[in-house]
Amino acid sequence: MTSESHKNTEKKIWLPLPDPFSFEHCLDFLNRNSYESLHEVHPNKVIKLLKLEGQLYLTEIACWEKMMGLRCLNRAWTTAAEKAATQYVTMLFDLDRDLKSFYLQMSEEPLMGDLTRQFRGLRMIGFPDLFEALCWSVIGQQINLSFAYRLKQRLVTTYGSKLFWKGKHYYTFPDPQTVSGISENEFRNWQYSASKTNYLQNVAQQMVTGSLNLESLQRMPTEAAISRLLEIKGIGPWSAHYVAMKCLRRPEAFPQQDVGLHHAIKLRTGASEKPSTKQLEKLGRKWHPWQGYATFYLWHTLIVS
DNA sequence: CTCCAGGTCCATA
DNA sequence: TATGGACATGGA
Repeated sequence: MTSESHKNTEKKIWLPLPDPFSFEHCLDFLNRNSYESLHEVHPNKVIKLLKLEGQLYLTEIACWEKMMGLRCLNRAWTTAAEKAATQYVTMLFDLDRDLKSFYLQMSEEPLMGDLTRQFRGLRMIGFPDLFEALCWSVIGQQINLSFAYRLKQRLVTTYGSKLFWKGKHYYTFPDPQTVSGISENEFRNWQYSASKTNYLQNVAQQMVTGSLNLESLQRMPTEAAISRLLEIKGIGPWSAHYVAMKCLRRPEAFPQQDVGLHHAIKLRTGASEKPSTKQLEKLGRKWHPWQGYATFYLWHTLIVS
């Protein structure tokens, strides 16, 4: 019996990898900031706490040849959890995407051609959880990324679900119900601005009531989904496109206002100024329908070099 | 010290 | 419809 349960705990979930796929490039992206509180990156694997079917699964994600393997460290997979975990990592690593037409379209593009070769197999790392995506877009507004990660860290380590494993705590992003109960004072003590506090409470509230949910957004065409997101106080054009890119996984979403994108373009072109709105619009038209993927690849240049 | 970070809202004209 | 200021904090 003990050997049987041990065997269950060791059972791996196997997923076929798309071609091309580079786990290494994906790990580089996941490892971009040392204040990240929602996963831990190792040389050949990433460890992440998942809440599936109401239970915590500390999951080790690794790749062999053409397969991705998921091992749960603290319990045995149930059938339902196995399915949910598969969906989760499929979204996280954008495994369903066929990148052939992206690479074909960009291969001769001055700004992108080299990147499609240098980062070949890099997938857009997504947010399977809509609430997390919205919160992160609000937190990231206007402030530098290191500070944004620290703001997130306080929220996550205080209110996320947690699991202690081999001397360390692992966390999930808190759910909307929990965040909607956090007082304004507490946010302020954590150095959240008054507006970020309001926006987060508002987003949490709308998720709790169900007026905002991933399923209905996923059913909408990209333009309609972005319009719906823009109705939310605190979600402007940048955030709406960011969420459409990283959570709804629309490759044509384009956070044109993103200063990181501007910086990356400036560095690559050697220009003395950041690109103008007109230049960005022109690039957007040229990259269509892969603006989001192009943006993601350009972001990647900022962490690798 | 000043300027700017993976922006957005609100007041004012 | 367009533009300017406020926002919290930290790094360059």
